Amino acid sequence: MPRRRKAARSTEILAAAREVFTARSYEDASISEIAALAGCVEGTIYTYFRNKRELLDAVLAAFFDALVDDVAPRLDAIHGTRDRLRFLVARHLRISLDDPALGALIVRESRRQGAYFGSKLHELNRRYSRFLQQTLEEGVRRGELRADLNCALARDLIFGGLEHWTFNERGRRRAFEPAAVADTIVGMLLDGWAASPQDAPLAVLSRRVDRLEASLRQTGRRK
Amino acid sequence: MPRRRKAARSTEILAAAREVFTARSYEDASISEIAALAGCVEGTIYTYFRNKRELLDAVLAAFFDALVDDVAPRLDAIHGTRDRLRFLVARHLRISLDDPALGALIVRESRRQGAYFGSKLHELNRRYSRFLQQTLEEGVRRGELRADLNCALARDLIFGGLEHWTFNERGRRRAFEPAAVADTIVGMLLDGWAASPQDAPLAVLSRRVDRLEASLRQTGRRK
DNA sequence: CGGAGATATTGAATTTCGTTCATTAAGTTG
DNA sequence: CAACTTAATGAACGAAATTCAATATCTCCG
Repeated sequence: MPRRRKAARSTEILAAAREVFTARSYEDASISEIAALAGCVEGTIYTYFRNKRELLDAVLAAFFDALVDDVAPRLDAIHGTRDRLRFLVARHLRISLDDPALGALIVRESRRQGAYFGSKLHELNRRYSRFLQQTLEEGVRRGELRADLNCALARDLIFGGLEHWTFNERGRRRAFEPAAVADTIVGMLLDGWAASPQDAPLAVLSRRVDRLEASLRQTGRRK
Repeated sequence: MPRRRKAARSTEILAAAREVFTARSYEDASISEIAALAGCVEGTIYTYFRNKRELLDAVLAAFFDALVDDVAPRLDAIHGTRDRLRFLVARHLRISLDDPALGALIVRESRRQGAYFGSKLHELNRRYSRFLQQTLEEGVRRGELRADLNCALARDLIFGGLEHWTFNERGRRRAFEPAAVADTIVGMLLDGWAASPQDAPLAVLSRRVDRLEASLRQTGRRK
């Protein structure tokens, strides 16, 4: 009943929607609950957002907007491909530490709408992921990364990998240190997983120890 | 009205559900449409599946079941870490070529339910992803992969990366050759993205050429 | 063969929820 | 202080998920 500036009401609805969408799945989140939390009735919401889906998209868009604004200046201040990658990976990981429920929401709902490609959400996502892709391209130009690196593919591997890992980690209910994990991951990606030639003897030895230990355990159990 | 063996009816409903869930989003897929396609009424479906969500889960579970059965014997026949990885990556990529709509459905809906962890779907997913993790662990034991490789992390990076890339590729409406892409990706992961020392001079030179070309383009335009 | 019990199927009723819209109330302007 | 603009309302609508008492069909045993 009280009438405010449109922007204020819109912000309230958005905040309430974020609250409800992070607490429940999209299907279980109801417009009436959002309305109650925002202090208005269902009808009011529809004067600000076309429908439930668009309301969710607005919540996600607000998040990506803020993320882009946060990352841009900090990335500028970092030089060197490895350090930039470390920053971007750590920052991405921090999303799901800062607000786990929101992180989960993004994974669940970000790419669900039929017309994702070309949507506003897609555009925001592109702007964000461009940070990573440009860092990679610059790395190639500077000669720090292999000249034949497919940067778009590399970017997808990183974002997808982080998303998947974070999702599983949430399931395991483990805490982690973004900077440390980022170090590990960037190290893995830049240096590769194959054993380097000089490591081989060490690996072979370690493998022999593994086997000895395993057969010792076997013997112990048998007794 | 006609009464059949329970298993037969269940299969029909499952087939109809798969059809509808791949064609429309979860919200837009209606039980009545599934019932019509399966040749029964809504009520019948509820004697086989507790609710809409469980019906979807059954569709996904059937897919993962078949996938695991398909992969297990073929993987056994391959030896060597690199070749096994190539096979697993190519096979995973083929999912979204064999049936793009089903591939999209899996990405959209696989991990959406609130109680995903511990669910039957989660267990099936684990069984499937174990192929990859065990391949990695064996690679470490054999000394083909770095002894300090975090295999669970590596597994997540691969699956997540593939999912993300496939999703974007679908958006770009491009075709691809699973074996070729798998080669590229496994090469990237095993050998790393950093320029190798002997490549450095080449990369630096190539970078100088890039810049020359860029400034040439600039000059051309100015004229 | 026939009927009793078991079970699959039905479809109408219920409920819940997203969405619409005519109406009301509150600001704004001249 | 009217006339106008626009925010807000809440009852009504429609569509879709889910339930359930009734019905149809099968199976098995006397």
